[in-house]
Amino acid sequence: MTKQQGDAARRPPGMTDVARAAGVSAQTVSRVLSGHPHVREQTRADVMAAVARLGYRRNNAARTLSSGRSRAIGVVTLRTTFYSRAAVTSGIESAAQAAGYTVSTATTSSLDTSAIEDALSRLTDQGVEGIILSVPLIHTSPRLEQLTRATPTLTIDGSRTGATEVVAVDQSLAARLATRHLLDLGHETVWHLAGPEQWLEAASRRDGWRATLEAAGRAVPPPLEGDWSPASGYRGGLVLGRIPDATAVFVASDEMAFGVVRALRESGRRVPEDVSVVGVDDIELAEYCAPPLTTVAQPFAQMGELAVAHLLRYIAAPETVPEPASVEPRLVVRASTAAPAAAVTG
Amino acid sequence: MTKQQGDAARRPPGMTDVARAAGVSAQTVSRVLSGHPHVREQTRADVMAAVARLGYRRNNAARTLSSGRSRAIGVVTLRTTFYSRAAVTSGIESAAQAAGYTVSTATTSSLDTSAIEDALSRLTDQGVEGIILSVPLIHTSPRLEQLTRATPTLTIDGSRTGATEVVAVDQSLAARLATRHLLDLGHETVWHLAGPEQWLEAASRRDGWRATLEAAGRAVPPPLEGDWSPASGYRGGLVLGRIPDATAVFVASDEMAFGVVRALRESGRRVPEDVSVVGVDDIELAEYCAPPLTTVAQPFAQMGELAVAHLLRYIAAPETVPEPASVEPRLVVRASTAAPAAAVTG
DNA sequence: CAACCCGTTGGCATCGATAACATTCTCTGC
DNA sequence: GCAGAGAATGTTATCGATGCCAACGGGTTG
Repeated sequence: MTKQQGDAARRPPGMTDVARAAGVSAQTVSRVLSGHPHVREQTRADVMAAVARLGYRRNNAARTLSSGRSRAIGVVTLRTTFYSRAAVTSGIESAAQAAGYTVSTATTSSLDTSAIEDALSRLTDQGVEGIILSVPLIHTSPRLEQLTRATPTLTIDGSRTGATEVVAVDQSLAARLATRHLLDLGHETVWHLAGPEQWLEAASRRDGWRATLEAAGRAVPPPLEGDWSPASGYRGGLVLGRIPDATAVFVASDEMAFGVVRALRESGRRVPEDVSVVGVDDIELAEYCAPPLTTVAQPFAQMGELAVAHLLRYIAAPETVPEPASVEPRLVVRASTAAPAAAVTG
Repeated sequence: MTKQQGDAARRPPGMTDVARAAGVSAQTVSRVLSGHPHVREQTRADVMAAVARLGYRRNNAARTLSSGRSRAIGVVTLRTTFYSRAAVTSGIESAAQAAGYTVSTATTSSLDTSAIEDALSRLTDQGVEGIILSVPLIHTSPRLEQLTRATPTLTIDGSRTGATEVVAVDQSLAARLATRHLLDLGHETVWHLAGPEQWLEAASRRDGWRATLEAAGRAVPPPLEGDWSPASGYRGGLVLGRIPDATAVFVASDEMAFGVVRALRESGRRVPEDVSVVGVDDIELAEYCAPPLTTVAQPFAQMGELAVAHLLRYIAAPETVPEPASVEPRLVVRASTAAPAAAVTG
């Protein structure tokens, strides 16, 4: 910054300008603006008037520097267009905003630990007060540990990484709900199209599915694996279409389920008459699949809000390790599931 | 900040600490860190070593305050889970990141001018260098004009608001592509399920559709209106299902198109044999609709990148009003469209 | 009547870095 | 061997707001 005094026109007014205009000290202006109690009503009014007249706005950088608080939180996410990401993010944004915090985003396009570390470090360098890691991390690393030590960080649906994992949907329950539903309908067993192994959610769902089958004493078919895309669901569906025994499938995401359904029909198997399909997420389109998709709804927005609430508490008391919280998924039964053709109903 | 000298342990190292450790002045440290040319190789190495040893990170707030540059841009979006929003945002984020900029998000849940103004002002208060307004604004306002005067702002797909609208998909072309495709297949005319009127995109598509029909000398059926949700598409589809003449529909979004398709089928009309349907967006699931949806793809990510490129140029030269750019949509033909049953083909 | 309390307000140092300016050093070329 | 260009580095003022402390004035209290 230069001491450009000649052409003073273009510099936005500072607190001193306001102070001068209101006939008080800069300190008082600061008090008024931060709602400090001990300020005479008249003074406050004068200051506010001056503020309005000059169109003054507090300089955030200066505030942050001086007070040591940035009033900003950061979010690390994967750069995808998944419904879940959008929904969680929107929950985070609305909660943060309501709490007077600003949200900065750092995205990564890969799941590499180093890529995630970079994103994290971009945020800490920016001086955010806390970070929500909304990435399906599995591995931790020294650098990551170090970064999360410096800034309160919590993880949504990743595994414990030293960054305390705090908010998560009980994925195992989600899988259980889906699998049980199919078994209850009378299916002998349930096949599974899982998500990519590196994703903790995918792993939890797979485990929950397997556990449910085992608990019921059913055979556990080998799980197939997709990459969350509808295309991968389609490929999985083509395989399932060749397996006559497969009358029920639990698909790890709605998007893949769309692909599965299409593949099954192209393979000459009707849904739900020949094969029942359950997805996970309850994306808006699930109800408009043909047939409407039975699925397990996840309270994404709520997760985002919960994460922010936890994070703010964590920021306020960094020594307190936040308690993990988990939100419950909910089964939504639609038309893609039914009793198997040959089953004895009731 | 207090002069807490007793327990110096917990304060992160500053530039002075690094300078001392490296045996140079703070200024030199600054030069090294910002890649200034005139620094001896040895000195640079010493500084870097000290930086590494102390685990030093530059304080962003101080940097911003002192240099007057925040290296951050802001994005205003609607708090939705639409695919388009996610896709545009992800384009913005990746481009901004590549350019060394940070992204701050301010979302609004309503289209009120005042809600948008608030979001905008949250960003300017934060000191971002530029703003991308990715909101379907139609009206402008004095406050908005003022805010956009202070910070370089450009609009994606909103209407001109004083904030120069710069990057947009040629929606009218999108509509023309879809409508022409249906006419070319031999349909007598094309019906239209539009988006909400306040959305500029919706209006442009409607206009493009109408213009195409008029240019071809066809009757222009009254347009129906939805709210982008699949549910509203479903409602529109139920109406269309009752109209025997309706053999072709241009739906303003893929999500609504899913609803339309389902409603049509429930009304006993086959797609595409009885009714052809075209959507817009080319969401990932479009290919897995039953039948796969013909649609007009929009280059969302590219829009985001283009917007950032324009914005950065605008920031660099604020007096230059950025030239509007528009990106082209592309027709993707799938199975939801076909020649009308009775039509004489070829 | 002094000691004291409390609501208000101003003075001053400070946060951590950068810009402009000053200074020292190091080579050239004549 | 010395002037002078230009590289390398240090000094100082500032960016805009906040925190701590002191000061002021009127009302209590012992």
